[in-house]
Amino acid sequence: MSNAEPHADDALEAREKILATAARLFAEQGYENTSISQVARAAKVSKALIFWYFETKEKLYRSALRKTLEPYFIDVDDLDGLDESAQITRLIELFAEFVRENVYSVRFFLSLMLQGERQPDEVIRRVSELYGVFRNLLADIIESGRLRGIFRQDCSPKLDAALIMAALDGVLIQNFLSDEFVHEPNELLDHLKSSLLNRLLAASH
Amino acid sequence: MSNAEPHADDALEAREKILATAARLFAEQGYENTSISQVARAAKVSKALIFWYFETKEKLYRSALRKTLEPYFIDVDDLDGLDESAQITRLIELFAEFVRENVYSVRFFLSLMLQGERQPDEVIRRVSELYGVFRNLLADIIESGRLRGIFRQDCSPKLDAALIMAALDGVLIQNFLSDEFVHEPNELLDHLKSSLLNRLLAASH
DNA sequence: GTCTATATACAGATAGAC
DNA sequence: GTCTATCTGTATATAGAC
Repeated sequence: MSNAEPHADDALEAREKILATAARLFAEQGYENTSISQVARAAKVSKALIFWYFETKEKLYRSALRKTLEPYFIDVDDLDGLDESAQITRLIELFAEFVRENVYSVRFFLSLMLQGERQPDEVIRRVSELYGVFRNLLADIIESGRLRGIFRQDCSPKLDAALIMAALDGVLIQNFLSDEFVHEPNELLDHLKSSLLNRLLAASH
Repeated sequence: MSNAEPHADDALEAREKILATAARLFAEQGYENTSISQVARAAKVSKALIFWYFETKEKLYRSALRKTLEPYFIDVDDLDGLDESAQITRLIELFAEFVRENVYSVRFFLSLMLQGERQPDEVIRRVSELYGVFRNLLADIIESGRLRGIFRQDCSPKLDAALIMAALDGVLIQNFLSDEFVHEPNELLDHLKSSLLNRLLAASH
């Protein structure tokens, strides 16, 4: 009876399995469209067990969101040794890559934040924070490039960073939407990189 | 009995009142979070009457979406007499204005399209179509400006139009999100206009 | 056309055996 | 810890009176 099966999913404790299943279903279908019964069926446990571990649907939801956020971070170490304009290119690529690797949950959090009006949620704060870090990093790089004379003197680090982020958002969101929006996903992203970078570089002499 | 009251809401036929109420509630709360009972209460009719007119909740929903889309169009006549760069500025302003005037429903449709996977809905198609018209108009203007030597010869009308749209989306979406994202809503929009226009204008001599 | 009353289904949540 | 059985509320939808 006390044999632990090292096989695939069975090796997960029931609690973990519930959590993983719930995270997936909530992200795919939203809170209202996902019932405890459905989670129970998919995780192959009884409804009662879910309530045993998580007490209410709301608490299960929060725990699942927290789990989903775990892989959310930016690894920014590999910017060393690059000049400012290469750093910006790299950051844009990192961002795009991150979104590509987390399509489902990013899409989910985005629609969460759009509905808004909700809880001043820890989750929302966490995502905002990450976004802010990214934008500030970008602004710092632009400022540094401006001081070193690589970028035009009349650029505005904070605004330019915000604009790049906005354009990036726009491009990536288009990939989420109906296919009719997308011309060539990567073509537009490349255009964004070169176009906005050139704008910064354009010498004023 | 056949007296028609010309007063405010009472003048609306029950059917219209149900439709208007439902459109508002669906847009504010989403489909799952809006019950027929709630619509009935808000529209001051009985649940049964709603089923009398619309048969199912699903059909009520579709009718309500169609009604919400009615004011969705762009009035593009006032571009006459402007040169290409002024036309672009004007178009950007029109787009921003449109979004500002339809915050609730735009936000709603956006989160609808994000959840995706749904019906290959007429609604989605309609919105995509409008968006496409806008982008193509922008591309045509850029092309025309390029031919007339106002814009740089090496610009790419379709890509530049797509980039402007993406940036515009990004900026406007930030206004939907948690306040922490917003620096100065209009400041960023202005920066977008001047920055991307300058990029097109930048002479190559 | 509009209502009240009711049928039916399924949601979240609990009790209690094992 | 995990289950079956059950409670309770509320949702969509229908029947039938007026």
